[in-house]
Amino acid sequence: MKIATYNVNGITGRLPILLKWLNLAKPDIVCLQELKAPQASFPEQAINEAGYDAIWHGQSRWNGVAILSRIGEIHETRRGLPGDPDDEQSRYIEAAVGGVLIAGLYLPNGNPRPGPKFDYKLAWMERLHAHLATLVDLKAPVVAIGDFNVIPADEDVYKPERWKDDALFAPEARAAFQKLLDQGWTDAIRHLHPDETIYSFWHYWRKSFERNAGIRIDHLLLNQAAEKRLKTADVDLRPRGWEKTSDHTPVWIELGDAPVKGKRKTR
DNA sequence: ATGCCTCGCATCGCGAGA
Repeated sequence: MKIATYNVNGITGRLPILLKWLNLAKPDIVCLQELKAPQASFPEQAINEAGYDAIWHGQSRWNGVAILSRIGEIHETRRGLPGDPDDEQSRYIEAAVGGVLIAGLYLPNGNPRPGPKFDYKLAWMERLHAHLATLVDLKAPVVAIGDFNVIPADEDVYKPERWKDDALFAPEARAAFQKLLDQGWTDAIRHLHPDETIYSFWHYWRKSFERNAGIRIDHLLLNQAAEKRLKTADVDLRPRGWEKTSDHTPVWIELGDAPVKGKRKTR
C-alpha cells in the first residue's frame, strides 16, 4: 500500500499537475494540503475520473486538506483538530482507509516569529500532541502525515544558519515536533534514510530547486503498527521539476501487507 | 537587512506562503 502526502499549493491551478502525478505514481492513498479553494470548488469529478474517491475540507483562499483513495471507501473519523472551537482554519482531516487510520494535516507556518501567528502555531502543535496521544497506541496502523511546517534538524535544511530565526526552524517548533515523536511516532523518511539529504520544499525564487536549496517539512509519522509494515519511504522529485508546479513535492511510503489474522503464534 | 516567486481574489495591490 502506497501512501503519499502532497502540498499542492492550490488545487485549482495545480489540477493538471496533480492528475499527471496521480497517473504516474499511482499512490493508493494521498493526503493533500493547501487546497486554497472553497468547499464547493473541489474538482471532485476530475479526481473521480482519475480513479480516486475523496473527502476534503476546503476554505476560501487559504489552507484546505483532503484525503484521496483508490483502494476503497474513505471512512471519515474527524475533520478539524479538537481543542479550540474558535479555530476556523481547515487544517486537519482524518479517516480510516483500507485498515489504516490516516491523519492528514497542514500545520500552521507560524511566521513571522515572534508574534500571534507563531503563538497559533505552537498552540496548534499542543492540540495536535493531545489528539495524537489518543491515536498512537492503537493496535491498527496509524499514519499522521502532511505539511508539518517544521524542519526537524540541521540535516533537513540547506543552510541551517539562515533559518535559525524562522518559525519553521525555531527551537520551540523543533522541540514541539520532537515531543510528538517522543509519543512513539517514527519519522518514516529518517528511519529508512538516516544520513541522506532529503528535501520536500524549494522556494520558487533564485532557482532553489536547481541548486537543491531546499528544506524537509513534509513528514509521514508512523505508529508502531504502521512502522512494522514500513517497506519504503522516499520523495518523488519529478513533479517539482514540472512547469507551473507546487513549491512542494510529494513524499510517500510503501507499507507491506497486513499480517494474516487468526494465525496462531508459535512459541 | 531585504527581496526574490507565485497564487487567489473582498483583483489591477495585497496578504500569505516558507
